[in-house]
Amino acid sequence: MTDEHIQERTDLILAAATRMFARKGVAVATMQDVAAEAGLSVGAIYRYYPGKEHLVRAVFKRIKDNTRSLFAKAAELSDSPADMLRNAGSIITERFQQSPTREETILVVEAILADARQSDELVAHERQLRDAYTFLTERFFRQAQRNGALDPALDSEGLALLFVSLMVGLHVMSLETQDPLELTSVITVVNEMLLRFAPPEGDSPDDPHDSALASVGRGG
Amino acid sequence: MTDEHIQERTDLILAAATRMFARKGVAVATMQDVAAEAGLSVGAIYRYYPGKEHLVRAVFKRIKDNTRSLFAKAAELSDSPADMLRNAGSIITERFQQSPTREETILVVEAILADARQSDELVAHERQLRDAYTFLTERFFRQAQRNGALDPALDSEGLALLFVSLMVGLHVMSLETQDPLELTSVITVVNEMLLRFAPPEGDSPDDPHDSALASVGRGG
Amino acid sequence: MTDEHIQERTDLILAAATRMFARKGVAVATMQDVAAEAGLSVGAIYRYYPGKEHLVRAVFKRIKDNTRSLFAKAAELSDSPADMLRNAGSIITERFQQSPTREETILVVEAILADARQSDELVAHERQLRDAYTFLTERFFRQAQRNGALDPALDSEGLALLFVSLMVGLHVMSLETQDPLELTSVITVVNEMLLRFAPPEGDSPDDPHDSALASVGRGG
Amino acid sequence: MTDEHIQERTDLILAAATRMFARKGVAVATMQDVAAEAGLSVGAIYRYYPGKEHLVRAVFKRIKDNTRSLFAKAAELSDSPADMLRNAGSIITERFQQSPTREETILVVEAILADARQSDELVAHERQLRDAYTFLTERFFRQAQRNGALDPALDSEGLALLFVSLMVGLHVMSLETQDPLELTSVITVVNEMLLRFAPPEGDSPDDPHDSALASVGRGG
DNA sequence: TATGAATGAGGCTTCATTCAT
DNA sequence: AATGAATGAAGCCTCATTCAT
Repeated sequence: MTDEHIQERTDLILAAATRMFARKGVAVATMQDVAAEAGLSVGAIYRYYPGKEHLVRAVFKRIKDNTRSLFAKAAELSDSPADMLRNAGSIITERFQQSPTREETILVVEAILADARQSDELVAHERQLRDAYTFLTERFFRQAQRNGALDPALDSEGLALLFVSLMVGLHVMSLETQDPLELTSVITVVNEMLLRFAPPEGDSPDDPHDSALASVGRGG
Repeated sequence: MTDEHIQERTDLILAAATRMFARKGVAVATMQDVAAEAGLSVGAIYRYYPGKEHLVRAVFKRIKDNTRSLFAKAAELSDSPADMLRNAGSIITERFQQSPTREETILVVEAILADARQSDELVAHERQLRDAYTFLTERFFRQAQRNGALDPALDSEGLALLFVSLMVGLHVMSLETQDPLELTSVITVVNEMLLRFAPPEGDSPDDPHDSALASVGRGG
Repeated sequence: MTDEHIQERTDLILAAATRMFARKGVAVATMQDVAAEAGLSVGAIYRYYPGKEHLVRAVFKRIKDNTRSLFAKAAELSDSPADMLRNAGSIITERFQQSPTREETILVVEAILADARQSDELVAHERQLRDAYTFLTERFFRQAQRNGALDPALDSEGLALLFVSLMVGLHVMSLETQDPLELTSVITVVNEMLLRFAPPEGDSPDDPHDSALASVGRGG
Repeated sequence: MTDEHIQERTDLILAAATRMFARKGVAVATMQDVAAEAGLSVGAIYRYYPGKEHLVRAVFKRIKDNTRSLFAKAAELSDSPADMLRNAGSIITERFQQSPTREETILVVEAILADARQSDELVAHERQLRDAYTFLTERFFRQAQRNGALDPALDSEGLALLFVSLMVGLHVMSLETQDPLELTSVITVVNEMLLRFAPPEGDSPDDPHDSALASVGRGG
């Protein structure tokens, strides 16, 4: 009973906390709120988490892990940057439509805010975004360059930043946008843009196009 | 003199509140914090704002107005989408480098969060982002299309969303990135991308480029 | 078997409670503490004691009984006030050296405190000290006077109070003093003092003065 | 206003806290209790003391200082050990009759208890008793030996311990005894005991024994 | 019998707000 | 107009007690 029960309770509480933190904000949501949302008493939560701070950290750790694994899956499934964008896009559009992940999206943005503030806050300061998004994206782009799916002359770091910024922007925008189609259309545009910068398959890259992207990272 | 004094005090308090809200978060920052930051007593603040809620609204209203006027200026100064991007980019890079605007950037994201939450919060729920960014961007793109600076076949709404998403993403990323050069390089890439989709000036559009962008808005 | 088991459990719990109450204080020690110390679960304790209050009363009752019987034994073994002091002294010095009784000493003082407070407290209000110490001491002194071991002119009540005060003081001091020799030396002094006030047994005490007090500090 | 007002509030709160801590015990008395006793709101107390712990320490610091100064005064006023005992005795008898000091007496015993416990407690662990009583007593006895008021052969340390034990015992007993006369009688006995151990002033004390102890119980 | 998870009242502490000076 | 001391509701957390297993 013990181990299984703990897992069960932990999941219940974590899910309730995620909902409440997303709904009201970490600072505003009370332990009472979380308890009520979980259908438990306040005291019960303290059996599993020694304090609000610990609960907050657990919630964000789970979100980071989830986000990371989602992006890892997107990278795995992708053969090319265009693929990657499409997969990441569909992840994002799915994320904000279903309940458990829409809340996570909100909290990802709250984590970014916490990182941006000087003052120590409950929400962990581990450069969550950077950690969860950029790392994987960079790695993927380097792979794509090795695979020949992307022009090796490109600065993978700069391109990754562009990508991540767009992903983050779409994430954030998704908080305001109720219509997933809008996002899909954006993704389509960028997708087509990317196709232009794929190395010409077969013929020589005398095409002037890639020169444009080759300048990525050379700075302003 | 009364009027002048009120303006002076209001500015002082609003600036202090912006700093504290950005530094600690709206929910965590106390009236005591704001008063101390402003060099006033708590009581003094209540002479100008009847409560924390009002102060918060005033802060966010000012941020929205500032953001809106900045983007309006960027649109005014721009002749083409590429120009617009460049101007908007330099605004963003400037924003997070100087003190009064870096705090505003943080609060813009906090406003987005507040919008994303169901629950009524202190921070106003007026679709701030949409209001401040998208509207102007769309208008600008429509103008660009009328001016011939942008292919009229493009879905200005979709392109605006792409733009705004990228802007927001860069904004948010700027909270985590200390190095402005990184952002500049991103902007350069996108800039060059955009150039490809400008209508051929003079010659016939046999160029395959615009076909890509023409598909923008046609959806996935 | 039931009866035997109950006795066994009761002893276990009472001993654990005594340790925890002494270590942390009655108000601060929790039922959880007591249960852990006893190697039982909280629920188990409630099978034998209907609440913390009852447990506290039981602990103090046992302490009073123990203290009373110890002093009774000291009185029984004693032939004279000097003897009585010596016996009581050795009891005290033993008490604070061994574990089960050192804790009792601490709780005797806590019981005195509870008595001294107006407010109703968990700890019983039965003038524990008076009951456990003074009564027996007075009785003993009266016996000593009847036996001719003590000057009948003395006010046995006043002398008993002196004695008990000294005993209590030594008790309390023993809580702060780790060195039992110190207490032994004190007892020696008082012992010699007392000898002076014993009725002259036939012969004259030629020069009793300095020899008595000179032994102070020379140890036992 | 500031300095005077702070002193006034501090005194008010400290007095109320002393009363409540004495009445209910430090652990049981609530900040609400203290506030109500002081005629203030809970929040007001936190303007002067950052937490219960600080308040407790302040209360005990004051008690230690008061106790120390009282005993210092007793030592100053005394010419001989007998004098010292008389003065200390009258201090004790006065202390438990009047309100502000009776509470202090209770808390002195609570401080001793806190010292006796292994676990860290709110009440300071500075060997209060030792610090406040023994030190001064020893010093006084050494002075008395230098002045010729006390036999220099005596171990001042041992005698001081005897004294302090008796003082503490009387203190503690005073918590249970409502009748100050009882204590006075005890003091008289010990006083006469002490006279016997003063260095013979010129002539021999022919039969000092019974006269001394006979006075026991005759009252002060 | 024993366990220990769950409950919830109550304590410490914070902070938005008020108001006498 | 400004101050900042005071208020008290509300949040986090603890722990005596209950009860299903």
